[in-house]
Amino acid sequence: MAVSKRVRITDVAARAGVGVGTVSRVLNGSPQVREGTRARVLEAIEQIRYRPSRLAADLSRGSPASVAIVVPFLTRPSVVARLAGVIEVLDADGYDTIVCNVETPAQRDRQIRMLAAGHRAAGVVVISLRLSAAQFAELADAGVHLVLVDVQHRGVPHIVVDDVHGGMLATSHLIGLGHGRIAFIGDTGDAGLGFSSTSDRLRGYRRALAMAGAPVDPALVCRGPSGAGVAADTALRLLRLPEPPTAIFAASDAQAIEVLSAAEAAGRPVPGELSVIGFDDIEMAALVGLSTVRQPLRESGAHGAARLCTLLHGGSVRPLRETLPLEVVARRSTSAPPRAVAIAAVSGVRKRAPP
Amino acid sequence: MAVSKRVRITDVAARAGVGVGTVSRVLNGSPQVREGTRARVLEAIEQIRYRPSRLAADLSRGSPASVAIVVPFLTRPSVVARLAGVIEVLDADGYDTIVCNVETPAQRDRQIRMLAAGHRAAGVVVISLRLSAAQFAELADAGVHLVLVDVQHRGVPHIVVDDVHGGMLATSHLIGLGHGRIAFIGDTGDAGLGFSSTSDRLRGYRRALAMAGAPVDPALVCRGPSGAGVAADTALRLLRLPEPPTAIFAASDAQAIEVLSAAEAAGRPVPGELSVIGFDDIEMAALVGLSTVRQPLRESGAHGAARLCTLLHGGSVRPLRETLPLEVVARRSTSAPPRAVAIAAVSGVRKRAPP
DNA sequence: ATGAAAGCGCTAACAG
DNA sequence: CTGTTAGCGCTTTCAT
Repeated sequence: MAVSKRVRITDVAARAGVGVGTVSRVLNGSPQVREGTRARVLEAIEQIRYRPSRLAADLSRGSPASVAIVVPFLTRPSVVARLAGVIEVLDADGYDTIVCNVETPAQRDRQIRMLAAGHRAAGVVVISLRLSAAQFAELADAGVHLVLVDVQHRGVPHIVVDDVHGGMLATSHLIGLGHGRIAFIGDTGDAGLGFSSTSDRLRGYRRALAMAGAPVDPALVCRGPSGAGVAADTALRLLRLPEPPTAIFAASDAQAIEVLSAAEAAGRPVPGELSVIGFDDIEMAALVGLSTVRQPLRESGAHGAARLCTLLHGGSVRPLRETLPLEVVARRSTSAPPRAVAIAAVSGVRKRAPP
Repeated sequence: MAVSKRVRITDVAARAGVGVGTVSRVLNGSPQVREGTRARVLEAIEQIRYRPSRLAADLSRGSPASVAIVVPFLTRPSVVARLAGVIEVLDADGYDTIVCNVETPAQRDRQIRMLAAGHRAAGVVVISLRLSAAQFAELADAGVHLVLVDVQHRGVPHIVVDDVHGGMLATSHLIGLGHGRIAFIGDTGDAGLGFSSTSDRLRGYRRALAMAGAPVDPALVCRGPSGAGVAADTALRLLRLPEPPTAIFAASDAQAIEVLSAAEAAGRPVPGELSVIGFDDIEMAALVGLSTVRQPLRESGAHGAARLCTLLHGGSVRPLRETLPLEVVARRSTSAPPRAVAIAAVSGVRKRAPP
């Protein structure tokens, strides 16, 4: 038996003895259909097992009922969390979510170009990716609505957090615990995609230290590539310093967890001898008891999607910028520094390692 | 200035002085177009900035150039890895990927029904989700191609690993290291979605123990709900036993990492006093030095997608089942057991804790 | 090689 | 309230 031909709306109309217009109305829940007629149509639909073609409906309406979401490095926990938030609200609103993964500038450009070509997605939410003015223009005159998450651009709705403030929060938490030698470990910003959160968090770190009247030891500020294992190596190096840090602020939970692992491998109990704080609060952070600066990951995606829906429904969103709150979540990886060191740090003694 | 009206293929035809048919041909790379004509068309396209409508093309062709991928618990690292693999090859082949997240049986059913309704996706890849016979039928006569990843069903192409064998691999690794008291920690299978890998891995654990002539201590086999923190609690409880295990095989890396964390919190050095092995080899495993049974996550998705593409292109895939290889990756979390215990275990001495 | 015309299946404007 | 009709923008025979 061959694949049965697709049942069309005209078939339903015929079966129910009405016009296609009426069928279309009941399909779209129009209130102006007599109850009896509606019932007849519904019955016909049921009988001949009719399933409307999303494709045809979209073309007819002139706009697809799907939105694209462009994300960098899909597998990163923080990115997935945002993605999940986006999908959840879009799905609830009846939109299909097309996900576009991007790992290089070239890929990003290709995706944006395709989306701007039009009639693929009614809107797009871009996560953590910086676009060029040309790309914004391209998207705009292609008529696709846009919302940014974790990046900003004037004139475009965006959801962000204050990374500088977050950096201060993390550092202050450590300072408040009594730490004097606090290191920073972060990546350098990825492959042409120009992420800036690490720099901002570092800025917050410096600012918090400055406000506390503590000097920033350049030797304790480490930024390296974003590959796997580099944060751990950096931590190990730091731990071998003549006067090692008593606490480390890692720019992301992923890196913080590497630090945790490195500390264990080096036999430095956490938080006994070393306190560690991360940033993001990915699921794994709770599982390993990592203290961190929590940012509403899933929510950022959900809010972004919600705003896009508003736009898609013809509404407008103001103000353009929405800033989500940050908070430090103290778990098992941070505590007061070892007593001796704490005193030494406070009294300013032992500027250099003893001979 | 209003949004400029969409440039259609007829506009290009007019501008180039040819028929729409010809334009369509150059658009689709048909060889039967004179070089000169093609150039003229291309130029016209460029000049009036024409962008073909994917929507219209799809409707005309009768099938959407997108495929849906249905995943359970999107945020789980192992799932994302597979997803990334799927997206990568689908994207390379020109398909849009619609991702559908599912966390309850009801959601799963709804998604499948929508996809079967048709004209949304030309094919679907289902990950780790068990479908009913009715659903398979529904999908089949809706004409959507289907490929399964990490689940199987007769008559449908699927990519799997041998979880029982994997369980044996993990357990044997521990046995080979000299461990006698090996515990198993796993979840009970999730909320009606009926995952079975944990049960299979447990079966492998029992089998390996049996083959080694070692008894299975029921007190060391722990299965609980899949919430966060339960694996850690279980590990803590195990560690407090009068005769605690010297090694733990966790059914997944996520749970293994919880165990690692619990061990550290309990002051039991790993692998000094406790060896831990997981399953999956998610990215985080390498970062924390977790020994594990590696399964090709990303590849499973990639292969599944590749097979779907073959199907979509009119090809056929045989055999239906593709089994991916498993291998244990020994890292820092496993080693020989503490000497005393190893001897005690082997000699059968010390059945109970000393008074 | 290329133009003309007939759909793809549905929505929406327009009469009744 | 409901039937009719004209597209939505492209692919694809079928002639030429």
